[in-house]
Amino acid sequence: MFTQSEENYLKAIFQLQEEIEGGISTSSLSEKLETKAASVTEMLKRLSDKELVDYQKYYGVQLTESGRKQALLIVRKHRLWEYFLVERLNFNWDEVHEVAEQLEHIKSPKLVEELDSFLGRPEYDPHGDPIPDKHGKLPKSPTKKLSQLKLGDHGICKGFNDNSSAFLQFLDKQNIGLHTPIEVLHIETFDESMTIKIAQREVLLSKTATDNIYIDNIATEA
Amino acid sequence: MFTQSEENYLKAIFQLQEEIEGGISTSSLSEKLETKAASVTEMLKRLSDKELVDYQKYYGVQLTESGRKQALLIVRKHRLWEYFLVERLNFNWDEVHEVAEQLEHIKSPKLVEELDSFLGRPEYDPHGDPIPDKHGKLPKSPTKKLSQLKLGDHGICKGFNDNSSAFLQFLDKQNIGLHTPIEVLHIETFDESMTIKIAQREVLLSKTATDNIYIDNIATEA
DNA sequence: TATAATATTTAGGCAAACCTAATTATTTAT
DNA sequence: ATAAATAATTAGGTTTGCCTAAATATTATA
Ligand SMILES: [Mn+2]
Ligand SMILES: [Mn+2]
Ligand SMILES: [Mn+2]
Ligand SMILES: [Mn+2]
Repeated sequence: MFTQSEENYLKAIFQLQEEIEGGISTSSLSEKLETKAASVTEMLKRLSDKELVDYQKYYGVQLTESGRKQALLIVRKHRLWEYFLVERLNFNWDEVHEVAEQLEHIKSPKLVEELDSFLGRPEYDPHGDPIPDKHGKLPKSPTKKLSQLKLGDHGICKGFNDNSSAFLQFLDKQNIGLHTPIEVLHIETFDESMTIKIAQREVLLSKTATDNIYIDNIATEA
Repeated sequence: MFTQSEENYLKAIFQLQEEIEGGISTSSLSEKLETKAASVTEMLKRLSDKELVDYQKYYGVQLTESGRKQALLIVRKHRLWEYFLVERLNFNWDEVHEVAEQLEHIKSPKLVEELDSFLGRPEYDPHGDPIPDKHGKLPKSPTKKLSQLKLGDHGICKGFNDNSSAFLQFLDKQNIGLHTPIEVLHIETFDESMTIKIAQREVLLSKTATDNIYIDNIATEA
């Protein structure tokens, strides 16, 4: 059994590994977990002793098979609870993260299994992020960003890179949500901002915004 | 905001105060929380500094108004989660305690309110224990023990003093549950054991058992 | 009432998880 | 290649929450 802190580190390492390949630096963990670098170094030594990570001083850290398995379980719990909060308890998608951050540490294999079954074994959380199954297998998720689409392309929003409350509330305001169909109406050349059609309305999005939106079911205009 | 450990102490003091009047002793807390007396003394000093308890060295401890309010919230969360686990997630009543022991520490006022509403604002948990409402008000619960009934009395099981897995499984085996109607068929004079009628079957219960079963809707035979 | 038994507190330690400041290793720039 | 800048680690502290052993207060008993 692991402490909450150990679990938070494992999850953070896992998430950084999804973005960056190679060893994860002390400073990136320090930033993600909002702790000082010295605290990270200390914890990495502990995780290394428990064989959850491969850690080489000065050269970063990577999950072992055992560490990855554990990280996937925490991600699974986090996302199942988020789904529960939104779909059953009337939470908005921008209010679930904090609470799921606590609930993900509840230890009870039966609880995870029964919750999953109660929810109908969902594949994606309220932010479109894939929920690992019992064996740690992740359903596939879209890799194309809105910023990569061409003029006239159609598609459907399937995920977001930034799950901050601020970004999610911005999306709410623009009527952009999971499964929202969109069409690229115009691309500004000098700053790559895009004009998008969403449910009859035209919306202007910055490159920063379009970089954080994942699109699937892409169809190019005939 | 309080630590998990502080919350566990507050709840333990609250529960001992329900049973015993007057100051709660260090040793009774030590036993209930399975920690050493020295650790209890230390924590009582901390809780006293935070004005959650009135503590007088050598003469026990009592909750302040603020401490009682906090304890009631933890009890509320514990019992709501137990209800959720049994009524929605197919847990048996003897498997919920451990998990609720963890879930009761999740901090989110919205979660408590929405969970309560989702569950239909239940008044009693799966063991018949009363669930405090939002304001800390407890619905009334039966005070008569089965051991206090007379020959020929009828009644309905409404709660249990011992929520241990062992006792609950014993009750399952005897087909005794919440809301089960019973009738006193015989009382043995020398050891106060009772023969009870439960759904056509006759069951013999020791004084230890009948002392741990609460009965309501008592009707004396005409 | 003095003494023995019991309960409680104090003293001193330890591990987890954080911190700041100082040191050392690595990387970048001249 | 050396020096400067940056990143990471080590050293030394702190708080929480637990422990054992020793000291002290309370309660029971003779
Ligand atoms: Mn967390
Ligand atoms: Mn999410
Ligand atoms: Mn608890
Ligand atoms: Mn209960």
